[in-house]
Amino acid sequence: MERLVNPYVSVDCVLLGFDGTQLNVLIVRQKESGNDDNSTNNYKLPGSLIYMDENLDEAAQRVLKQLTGLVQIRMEQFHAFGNVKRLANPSDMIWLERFHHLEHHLERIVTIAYLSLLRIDRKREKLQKEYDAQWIPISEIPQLAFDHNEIVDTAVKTVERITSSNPARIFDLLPRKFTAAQLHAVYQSVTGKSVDFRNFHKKMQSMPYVVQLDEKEQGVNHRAAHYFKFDRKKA
Amino acid sequence: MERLVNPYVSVDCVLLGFDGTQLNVLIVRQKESGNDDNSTNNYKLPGSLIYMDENLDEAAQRVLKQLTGLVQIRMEQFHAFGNVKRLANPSDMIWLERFHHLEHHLERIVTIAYLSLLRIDRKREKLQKEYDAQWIPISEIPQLAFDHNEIVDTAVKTVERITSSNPARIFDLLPRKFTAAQLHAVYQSVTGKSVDFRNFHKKMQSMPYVVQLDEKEQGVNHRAAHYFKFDRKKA
DNA sequence: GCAAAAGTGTTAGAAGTACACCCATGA
DNA sequence: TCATGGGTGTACTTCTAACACTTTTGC
Repeated sequence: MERLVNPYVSVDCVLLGFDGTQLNVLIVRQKESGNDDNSTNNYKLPGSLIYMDENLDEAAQRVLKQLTGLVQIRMEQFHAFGNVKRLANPSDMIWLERFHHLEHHLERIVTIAYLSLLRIDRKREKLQKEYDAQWIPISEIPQLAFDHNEIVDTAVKTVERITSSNPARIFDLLPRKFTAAQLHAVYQSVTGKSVDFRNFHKKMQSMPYVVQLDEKEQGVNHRAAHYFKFDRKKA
Repeated sequence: MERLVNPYVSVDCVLLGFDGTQLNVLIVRQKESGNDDNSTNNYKLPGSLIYMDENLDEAAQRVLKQLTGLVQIRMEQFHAFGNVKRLANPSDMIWLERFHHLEHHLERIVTIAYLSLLRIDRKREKLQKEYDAQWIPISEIPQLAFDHNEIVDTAVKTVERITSSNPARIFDLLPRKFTAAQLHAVYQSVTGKSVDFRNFHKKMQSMPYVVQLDEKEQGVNHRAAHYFKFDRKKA
């Protein structure tokens, strides 16, 4: 039995990761359902209309899985976007109606936007090949469909709020093992402030949940950096 | 010409004020449209379905004005509530359909919740008489319609987030002139932490935007407290 | 040996915390 | 004169900020 689509409410997912220099966001191609052509060439956030019998959080997980294959990603709702004009671009409207095989015209959609902080890891090729999805540095984001550029902007501001109220969330953006320089870089990038590295290093060492590993970087043409890990149990 | 109602999206307004001891929330009676009887006796937050041609922020302002007469209240969106079961109570559904003169059945409503911090002032009687609206201490809130108890709980948690990221917002909750003890009380109430009064007083005096007035309390049977005001320009 | 990034310590000032007594007022 | 809440100072600790040189590694 086919599930009924709610034609007034959608979810959109902003996935942010850190590439060593800056925040990146995951975007997908605006493809049409049922065929694989690139009839439209725009990028958008992974998002879609919800089903009538589906909670918002569930919808966000489902949509993310359908459009990127990613599962078990912790996301939290951060803002609703409901401007009447957010569907002003007629080609976005047409795309939506085709994508969802809708017969009647869409009128107005309020979207609930979700945010996740996560590490950019080896799934890159799979995302690219199987889902036409890619990580883009936030400084290089092209024009996106709907009001998705605005949604990304709001998400980036929200990162600062989240990490300042809960500093441990910063480690969501880093690989399992990371160097002091990487943590320093992500910290500065997220807060937008520059911090003296020596003071930062000292503070790091006073944090019981940042533990130094024996392992070091390999094959770098300078002194190898120690790796650290985040011990969530000690946070 | 009548405006078209969007039967899938609503806004709800959580107005929080401080009564000297704790946070209070403004609730209204669940009355039916078109007559003044008290056929239902439940309380709810001021909220309603949005119109098709209306932005979310505008809808929140309109609904608040209609249900409480309050205008020019700064509100900000803080969370969307969209659980499928949030309309599980049949009498809430029936009330909604009657209130909006809807002929078809409502299926599912996502509500965007708005929050305002403001002072509880002299409008009490007007709210009570003309709108059947009243301020209730959050420790004494009765069972509300829909999922409005959950919405209030989330709002109260959001106050801490807002005031910790922008401490000046605390003054929104206080009257124009206030005593050090009042500021101390609201601070403790919002943060949930107790703070030594002497240290608090010292910190207060180091804040350029808290200015002491010549005026003092009158007619109290103890030493009269100074009044202070908040100077937003110096914040 | 040189280029490149890693790693480390001290000091001064600011901010936060703990703590107890006297003051002004009306009844 | 007493009950009630208002108002203040000091010492200690912790955090923050400013600042420059030596170490390791690969080429």
